[in-house]
Amino acid sequence: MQSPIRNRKYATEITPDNDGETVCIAGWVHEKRDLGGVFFLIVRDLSGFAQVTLNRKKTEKDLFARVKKVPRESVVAIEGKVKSESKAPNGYEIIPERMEVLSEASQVLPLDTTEKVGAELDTRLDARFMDLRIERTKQIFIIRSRVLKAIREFLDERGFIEINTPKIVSAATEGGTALFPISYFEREAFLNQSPQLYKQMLMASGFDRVYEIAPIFRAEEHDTTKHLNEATSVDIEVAFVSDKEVMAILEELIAFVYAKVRGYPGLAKLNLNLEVPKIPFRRITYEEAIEAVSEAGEEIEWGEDLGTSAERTLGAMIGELYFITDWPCAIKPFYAQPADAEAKSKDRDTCNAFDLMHPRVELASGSQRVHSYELLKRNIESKGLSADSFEFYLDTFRFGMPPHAGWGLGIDRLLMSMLEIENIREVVLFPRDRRRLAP
RNA sequence: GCCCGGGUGGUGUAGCGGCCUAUCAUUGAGCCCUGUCGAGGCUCGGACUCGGGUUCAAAUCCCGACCUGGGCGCCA
Repeated sequence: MQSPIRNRKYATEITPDNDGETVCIAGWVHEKRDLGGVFFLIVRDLSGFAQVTLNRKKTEKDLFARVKKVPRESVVAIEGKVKSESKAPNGYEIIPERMEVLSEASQVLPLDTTEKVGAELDTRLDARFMDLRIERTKQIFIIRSRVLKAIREFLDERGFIEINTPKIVSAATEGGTALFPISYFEREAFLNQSPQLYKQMLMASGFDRVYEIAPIFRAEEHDTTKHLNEATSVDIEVAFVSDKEVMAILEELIAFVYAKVRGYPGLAKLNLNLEVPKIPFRRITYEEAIEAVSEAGEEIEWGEDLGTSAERTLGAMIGELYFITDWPCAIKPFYAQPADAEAKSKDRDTCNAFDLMHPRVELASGSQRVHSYELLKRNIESKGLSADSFEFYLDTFRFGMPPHAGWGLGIDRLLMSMLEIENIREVVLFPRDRRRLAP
């Protein structure tokens, strides 16, 4: 055929009603079943599978021989007649007239795309391009795309402006996590750990509501199923509101995303009963959280951060998405707004910060922000950081900065928790961790 | 970074001092078979991570390196 992919049809676009029509399909050779007199070639494309049937007596000899020997996972284009056939998988089969091998696959394959024999995650990630040909893996990333679309749809409808902030930054860090140094510049430069400072600076622009969906970089030497050195976060920042309003946006967004994913037919491939969480989510204070964990036998002092096992204990007790609020200032960043004197319980220094928790993993954290220049400067210094290196950030607070609040949500974690996937690497195309820089 | 597991054909595994010329499945090559959809049957090919040590004897025990799974810390 002169143009092997002329009028290409997807496998699921063809139905028994097309009986007698000539069609062209293109895709990968998924399986071959040789029964002697009859030969089945299963071609896989984005939509699904099509069965190509050859009869030794009826099919032209050369074509029969070529189809028989095309290696699995080769890319082929096949032109033939649709035949309605109740014995065929989709109710139809294709009687081929021509086959073009567009790319012949080498043998043997690094993975089994028919899923007869499983493969470990590490093996799958080494051959990710082929792993993505497996139905389940493919659906995870289609769902990921839909999640991202849903987030944009939700935020766009609410008047948010999508922004892009720099990923190459100077020394200033929010503290906590370590940064990746970059050697190109003639002074210190790093990959950004989050868009935090930049999205806050934009609050002084009058944009009022901004969001960014972008990579974040953490140079942590952690080695777990829920950490990566490069992750994707959705960050929002909203002017003239407090933590309460952005918490409401967050829970509505989560419910919206779940609802969108729930309606997606490909979800069936993941064998999952996805329920849209009810809003509002439960809210417990930090104080209630440490009390509950302590009662369960794991003593936590006020002011200590919640460790992995504490998170799990809480998750098991609550069993659904929940917020932890009113954190001690000491374990939240300098930009978290301290609670008003009258709102404080027992004279403890708490701030208007919150974490959104899934029973298995922390998903998001946010807060009302400090918008007073003097307080922010004091906070930075009291955390042992240098106000000088934050000048570019602090300056924006001197010329008219509205009160504001925001949060950052880990997309990868949202996806893994929603889809009940154990390892975060499964929901990232090419995950980056301590050991993996390729592919 | 710390603490526990584990590295056996392409893939997933069994074996854990001599019975290993290493099991099984799948894949690959070939043959038989006209309705498969995890097709079936037969034949063949293909592996003990690397280096050192213990022992008459090492896939098997010990040490080191590398890779890897999990837990913790830290974090989103």
